[in-house]
Amino acid sequence: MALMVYDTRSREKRELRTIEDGRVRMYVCGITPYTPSHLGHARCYLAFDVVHRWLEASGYDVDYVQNFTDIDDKILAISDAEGVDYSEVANRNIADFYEVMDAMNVLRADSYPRVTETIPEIIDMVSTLIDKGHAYIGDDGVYFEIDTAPEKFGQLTGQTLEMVRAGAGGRVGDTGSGKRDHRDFALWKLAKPGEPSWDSPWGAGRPGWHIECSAMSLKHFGEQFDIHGGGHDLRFPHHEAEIFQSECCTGREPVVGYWMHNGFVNIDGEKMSKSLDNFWTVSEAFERHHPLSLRYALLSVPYRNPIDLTPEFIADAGSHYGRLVSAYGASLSADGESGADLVGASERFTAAMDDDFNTRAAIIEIQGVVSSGAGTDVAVWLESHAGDALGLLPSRDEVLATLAETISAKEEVAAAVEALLAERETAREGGDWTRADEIRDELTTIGVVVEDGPDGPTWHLA
RNA sequence: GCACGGGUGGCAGAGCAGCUAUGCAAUGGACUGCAGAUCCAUGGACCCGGGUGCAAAUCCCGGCCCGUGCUCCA
Repeated sequence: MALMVYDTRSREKRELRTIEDGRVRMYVCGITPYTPSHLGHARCYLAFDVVHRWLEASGYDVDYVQNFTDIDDKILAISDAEGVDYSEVANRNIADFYEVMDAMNVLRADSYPRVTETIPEIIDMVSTLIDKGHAYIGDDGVYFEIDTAPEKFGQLTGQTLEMVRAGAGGRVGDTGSGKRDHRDFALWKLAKPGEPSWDSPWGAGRPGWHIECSAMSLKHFGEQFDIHGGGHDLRFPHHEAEIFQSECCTGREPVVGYWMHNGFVNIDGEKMSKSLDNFWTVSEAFERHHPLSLRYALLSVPYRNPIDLTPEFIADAGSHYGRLVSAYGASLSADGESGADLVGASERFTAAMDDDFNTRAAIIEIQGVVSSGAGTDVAVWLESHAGDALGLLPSRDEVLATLAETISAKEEVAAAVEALLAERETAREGGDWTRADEIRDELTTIGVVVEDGPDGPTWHLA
């Protein structure tokens, strides 16, 4: 079956056909590093990590580019407040980004270009747009003139020029004093006194928000590429602005084959936001949840749907994750095969992922295999599906090490536990349930779980 | 207000005209002194109101609700 990808522009799932056979050029809008990464970022980059992994599993050579917007108003606001250079703010939040994404098994993209390293290409592109009559120089910067390509408007959101004129009318005054029309957007912003700036033909300044992505994708991929991803909120104006810039600059369309947008994260049914005080950074979330258990939760819903992270939802994902890892551990130490129907599971897993990366359905197949029993075949299956494709497994070495630790921890207390259990068995044989339960409670408090089976009691560490 | 997406059992999520998934949870049973684990089984849904069909969760119309966007938020 073919790999189907939902494209925001055509509003349908379409079979993936790339510009070059066997190769996918994928660009995903990266973060503006003015704060540590939050759960919304995690969801986005996890979603595209799965896209990345599955495309590779499907035999594509993926060229994955993700930018950092390392100069921006909000970064400047923070650097001003702290009295440090903007690059310090950007760098520490980029370091945080790498740290938390690595912990969640997010594979690195092939390239992480920064705005501040792409200035010459941006200036070239703005110059071309001016030369071609699509941009003009205003009092405070260079602007793209929407009216020079009105037919490109609304490709991702269905809005018309008139609608935006009506809707945003009240807010025009706030921004861009040099604009001829409020729908025009900045390509180059002239620096205010004291702001970091780069020289340009139009004066010292810095790039507008949208132009970087057009310049970077052109630089890395050329005039057209296959997949452009980002958060749902970026469709307008950011991604529509990119269509204007790229296509008007090169004259080639469409610049992007498939536009992919991930849904948002809610906390307890409400939008996650700083003002609602339910805002979680990823590293805060790590204090309560294992990074991969969080990954499990965030992949439990298909990427386009909104996801509501209630405590129950996260706890559920946590217990599934625990089961997955112990099933993997048990399978690594198993001697024989489980005899489970792994062929059927593989087929359904592939069908799920081929259907616009439906991780929910794919995870259900994993859960099925997890509960089918341990076996060497299961270990291999889990490694390729839960591990390689979805990134949900810790490394084999890590799992084996944990297993070894557990065994040695068990050995340390084994003698004491066995003695208590023997005493408990005596009590049970004599019908002294009070004493038997007392011993079991004692063991529970020291972290030992006792389970009575048909062949007598077994125990393990909690 | 306008645009786009969505409203399916307790939760997540397929299906997108007939065969009424699936996973977790729940319930019942087996096993247990009890608990747990395990096994077997079961019930339960299609936002509301109209319409078109032999047949609608699925198509059409009208509501309602939720999310996102409408100038720099993934």
